[in-house]
Amino acid sequence: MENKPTFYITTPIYYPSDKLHIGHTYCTVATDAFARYKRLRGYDVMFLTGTDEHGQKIEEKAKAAGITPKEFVDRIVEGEGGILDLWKLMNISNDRFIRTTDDYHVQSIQRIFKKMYDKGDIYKGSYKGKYCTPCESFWTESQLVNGMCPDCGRPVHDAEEEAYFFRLSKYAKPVQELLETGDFLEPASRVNEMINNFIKPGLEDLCVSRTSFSWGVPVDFDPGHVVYVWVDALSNYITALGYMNDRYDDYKKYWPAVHIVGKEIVRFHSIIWPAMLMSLGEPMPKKVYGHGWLVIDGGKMSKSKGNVVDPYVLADKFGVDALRFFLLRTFPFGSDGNFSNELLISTINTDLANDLGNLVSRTTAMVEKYFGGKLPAEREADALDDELVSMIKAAPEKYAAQMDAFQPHLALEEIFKLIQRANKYIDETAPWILAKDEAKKARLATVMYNLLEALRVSLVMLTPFIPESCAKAFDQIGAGEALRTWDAACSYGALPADVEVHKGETLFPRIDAAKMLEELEQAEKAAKGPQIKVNPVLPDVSIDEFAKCDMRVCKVLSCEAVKKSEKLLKFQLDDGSGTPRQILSGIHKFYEPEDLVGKTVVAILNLPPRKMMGQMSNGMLLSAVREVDGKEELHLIMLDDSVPAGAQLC
RNA sequence: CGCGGGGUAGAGCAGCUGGUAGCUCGUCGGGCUCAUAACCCGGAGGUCGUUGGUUCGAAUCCUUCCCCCGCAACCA
Repeated sequence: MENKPTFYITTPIYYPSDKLHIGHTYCTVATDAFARYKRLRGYDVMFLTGTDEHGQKIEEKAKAAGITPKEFVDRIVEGEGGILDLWKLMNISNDRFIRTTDDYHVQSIQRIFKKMYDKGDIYKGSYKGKYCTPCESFWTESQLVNGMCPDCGRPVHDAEEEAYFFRLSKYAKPVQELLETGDFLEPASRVNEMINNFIKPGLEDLCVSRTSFSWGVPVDFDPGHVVYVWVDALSNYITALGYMNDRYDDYKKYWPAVHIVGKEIVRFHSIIWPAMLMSLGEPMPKKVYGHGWLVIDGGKMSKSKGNVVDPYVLADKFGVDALRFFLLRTFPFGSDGNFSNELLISTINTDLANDLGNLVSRTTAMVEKYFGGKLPAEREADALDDELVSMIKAAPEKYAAQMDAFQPHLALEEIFKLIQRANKYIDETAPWILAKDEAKKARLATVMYNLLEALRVSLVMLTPFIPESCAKAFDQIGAGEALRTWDAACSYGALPADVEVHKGETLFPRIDAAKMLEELEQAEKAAKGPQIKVNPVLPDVSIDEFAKCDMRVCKVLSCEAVKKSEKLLKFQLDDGSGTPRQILSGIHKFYEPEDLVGKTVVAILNLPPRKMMGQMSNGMLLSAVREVDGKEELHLIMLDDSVPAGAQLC
């Protein structure tokens, strides 16, 4: 057995509460390209991805769907059109797939938790938060909606529950040192963000167990507690290698890892995760790379905006390789990129169809036309060849430098400089003229050979990005397996002098942009339809409980937007009492203040007064809310103006 | 003053260890005909968000203000 150097790379483990979108695909495809690149370079690669399947949200979603949490995640992970299917479709070459519900992982987590507890880094304390009794849920201040439970809209109260805490504060210093030294966290701009935002204000100990839900890894020495996300999810990177379990035995071999993560979870990976590893006495990850987001029209892609992009649709319309290529070619890996179908089409047409595909096509066509598909061995060099040949020779090194720096878009740029140079070379050498002169056959063969070599080297470098297409193109230009390796890419002239080519199918057909955009729009409509989310009916309340709510008809005397607030409107209402009542309501997204003056609305009056943005609100306006196509729609309840102010609802 | 990122040709971006602006697409004109109406060459188009400053000289350094985006305990 030869002793290859090892390389361990991971994606985040995704949360299967919904179908994955193009953003998850972006991250996984990028990681896949790095993994394939390292294999090409001769590394023994371990590429891990997986799913983070525990937690309250999944427990609730499963309950709403009337199935067990495990059934719920099984459906999303293993089911048709699920996560495993998506990665198979996208040609993801992961070596392992971890699910946090896997037995061995659960076992490891219990041991890891215990180990940190025994060390004194996990201790029992109490978790303070806002508690919604009907929902049995804790919320943080920032999660509340208008001070109410974000799920049911009812009031919450301060509460405590027993919980275990991890002494994150203890590791603040070494973590800061880790961030500040070397290139542990990239891009470098994220380092300041982490230090200024989180470490400088002081790291608080972290709540690592909960009792308010049960879908998680049980704390085996304290029934009722389940391990909260941090220890459970982050540890996947080592449990998947067999850390503290018997399922695998690769930990020593592969750890530490390079973690590719989205920028929103950089914090967990660059602060919490290193601190946990310090507590466990294990080596730090090699690197955390926080890539940017795919945004749409400059804004975030999210379910609530209803603008998520489905990778299945794109892969179906454009092909897997074209999609993979687009994601990594177009956007600088470290920063956000503006996704659009127009850009996708234009990238495919320009780079893949016009430049690469067409180069393969015209080169193989000429070899077939002028030489019957097989090059003669005679050669005749010319000064015109020098620039192209030296570019072919220099390309692998430049490309490798960019790949090693996790800059796939720049690596691809290097490749396309070479491809464009090769297209230009055809113009300069004008093979169609050489072909007319029998005495110039050797010269013509040299031109063809250089083109084939430019292609071959380019294709080797492209393999991590578009493996299927490269395999087809290699076949067309007559490059066998031995000529597809990294070493072969580094040796110009490796292709046999009398190589035989076979012009094949069009690798990347040009896309009719207008037609395709039309199709995409229709596909999107068909896939979506108007989807109205209907929440399940809440548990029964008694008539007495209901009667406690004092709801009355009010007339809007005045209404204005609250300064500095996106959502809040301030109302002065006539509630029939004679004195105006002030109520704040977060509905500015749906109504302009001037449109509401004089309207007849309904408010609940006996809620405890509450301060919002520094102003008192004495009650709450009632609205009808529903979710359509993932977007919230809100209608203020308005009555016929003949209903008098002060009339009570019962 | 919560933190961070960004504002550069019609669009999307690079340049930002200071020396009168580059790339891709689009557009206009030319060339070629091997090729997927593709390829090659050339032109037009920007007072580099705003104010003041440092400097012989600033898109690049410091300052004022404006606008956009993201984050603020788990949506890549």
